[in-house]
Amino acid sequence: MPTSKDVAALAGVSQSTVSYVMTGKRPISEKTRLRVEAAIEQLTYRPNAGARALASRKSQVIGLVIPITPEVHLGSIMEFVAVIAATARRFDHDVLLVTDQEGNQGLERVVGQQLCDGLILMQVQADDERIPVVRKLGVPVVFIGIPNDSTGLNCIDADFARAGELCVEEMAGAGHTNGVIIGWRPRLVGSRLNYVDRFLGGANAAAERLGVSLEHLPATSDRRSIEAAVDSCIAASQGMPAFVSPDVTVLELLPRILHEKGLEPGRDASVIGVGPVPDTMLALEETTILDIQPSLVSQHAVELLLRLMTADHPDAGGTLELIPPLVTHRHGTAGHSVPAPQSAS
Amino acid sequence: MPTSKDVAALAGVSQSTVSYVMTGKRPISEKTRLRVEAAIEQLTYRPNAGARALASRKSQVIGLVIPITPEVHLGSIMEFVAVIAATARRFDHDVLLVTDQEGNQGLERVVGQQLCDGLILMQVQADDERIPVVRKLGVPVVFIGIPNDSTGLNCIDADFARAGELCVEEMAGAGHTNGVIIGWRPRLVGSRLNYVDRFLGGANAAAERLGVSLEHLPATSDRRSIEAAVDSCIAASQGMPAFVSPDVTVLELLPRILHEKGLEPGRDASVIGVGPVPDTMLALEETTILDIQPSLVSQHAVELLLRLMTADHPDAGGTLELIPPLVTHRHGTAGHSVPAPQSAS
DNA sequence: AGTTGTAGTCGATACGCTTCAACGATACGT
DNA sequence: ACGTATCGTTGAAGCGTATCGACTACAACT
Repeated sequence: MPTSKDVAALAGVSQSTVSYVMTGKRPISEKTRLRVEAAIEQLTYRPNAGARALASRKSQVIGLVIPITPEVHLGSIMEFVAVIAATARRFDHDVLLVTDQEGNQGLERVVGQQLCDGLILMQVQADDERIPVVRKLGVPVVFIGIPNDSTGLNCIDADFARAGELCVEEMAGAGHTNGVIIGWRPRLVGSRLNYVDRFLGGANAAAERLGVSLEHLPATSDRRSIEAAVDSCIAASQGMPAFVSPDVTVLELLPRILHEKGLEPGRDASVIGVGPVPDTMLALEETTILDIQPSLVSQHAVELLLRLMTADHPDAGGTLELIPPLVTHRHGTAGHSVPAPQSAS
Repeated sequence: MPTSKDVAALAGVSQSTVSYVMTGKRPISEKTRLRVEAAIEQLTYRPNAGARALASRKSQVIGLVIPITPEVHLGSIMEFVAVIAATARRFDHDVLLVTDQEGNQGLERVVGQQLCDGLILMQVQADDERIPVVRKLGVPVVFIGIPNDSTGLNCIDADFARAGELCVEEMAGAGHTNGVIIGWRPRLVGSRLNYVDRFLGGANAAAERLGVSLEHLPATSDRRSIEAAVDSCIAASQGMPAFVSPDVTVLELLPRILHEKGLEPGRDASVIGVGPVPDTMLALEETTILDIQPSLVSQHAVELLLRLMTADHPDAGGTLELIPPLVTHRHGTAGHSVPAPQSAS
């Protein structure tokens, strides 16, 4: 492996000049810069990461702490991971994977070893145990998820409250007076992963404000109980029911059930899907979709972290960034027939 | 951050002694070792990764190259990623994420910068473009997947050929003369991701050997075409049809369809599921399952890589390791009624 | 003319660790 | 008693980079 010394020799300059060419921290004449760059090219020189980290006290690596709990859908996590890695690269950083099963020790380890200059924590819980540790970690940390007490922390997440609100506004706008939210996993309701609660909170507030009566049913992939819910909603809504669900299976079933009962989604009934949007969901023609935009959340998380990392001042107050959901009307909501994507403000 | 010099001062020894205590590369007396360990504990000393890498020329990091292509189910990839990260930690290594979209440049970069001492490549294709680059990379590399020409390479994967064979053996053993394989994504058949072909190859060979007539249908989540397939199989098999599928949706549908036609899986018919086994699949009581064991593959990949990394000799011939599928009979196959897990030899 | 400033380069040092050669001390064999 | 291994420890020499201070040359002001 060639070193910067080899490059210097070949270019006929000192080693420090090579360094300044690479970092651009001192002015270098056009002439010598070209000579050095040619030498770098010719030797395919790449700066040794360890040496660079040692001397500069920056590793150019961000640590990504991933959850291992079976609570969460692996595919969704992977979407975050992939986008975070790709975004980090765009800013000349790499990503080190840290699994949750190492717990707080893992955080202290990677920071203590100076393996990375900053951390992104996924799947942050309302009363996350990692928070006290993070507070005195000494490197910038970005949370994906919103804990109860986020003062002084840097948090980012999809705006689930706004999503809930939007769902109800969609309903009300289409003339519904009655809606059913169906399909959040019961385990998650009221759990330490508070995004479901944030969603329900937003939905309930909007329902009260707009005079929509809202019912909430836990998840079930059982067709009969879904049908029962449909029936009761039809009865209560005088034949104009509206449904919201994060569950792909439920979303697939609903239009069929409605058709069988002589109702047509987009005319007499509304079906709204919420969540990360896999391909399967895009196939649901009769469903209005609220995309939670995980990739946008990931991207902003990286950008926020990098901003914190380059800030000389130790971070002041903390940050709270909520990414608004992206609404796509696709025949799903009564009264809307144009399948054009449309961003929520 | 305390350094090893601080530890040495506190323990009253030289800095090199601290190093030898950490690495164990020289004998140290019980007495001073305890003193040093106490000092380490007291200062919560952690060796600086960059300095260590620089001096020892080992980063204790393995690079994991993940595919970004939408071809592959993100959840499956994540399972590999999580297990690889966890296994690496068990052997005191960390994992650096490298996305495929950097291409060959990415491989050369992380190795050139000496960010990692070895690589695991996922999603290896039959004629993978990365192979020529890997051959002269200078660090050990383990492939997950089997390219056409694997000479001199270290490959590991689930034994899909054996899985195909086992499926047909299950059928034949249960007295079926007729089977349908249904549900591989058509895009993947004959594609550069050759595991589907390996599976079909094994299945066809076994079918010929055992006198089973085998049909192959591409994936479809459309209920009608599945029903048609069922009908034709019933007709051809004199009322004893057998089915194999990697698709959860298909596997959920099949028992229902069979029941409607008066056939009971486990008695008159057989349903066999193949693939990585998500929770949803475990709920399929009437299905025999061939688990492809992604986590075992991942684990062995890490162990193989670490073995290669510690071997002083540059790796000789290469390795080809196939992980046999794990068969679980669960009322799925006609003639078997005991739901006991059972390993394939 | 002298002073000040700036662009461009170099030499030397520090970063925190591993590792080698070398040393004293202790045990062993004859 | 002597040489000869072995154990336990040390000091010093790197590993490859970033960065600081210093130096030169030359332009731009007084």
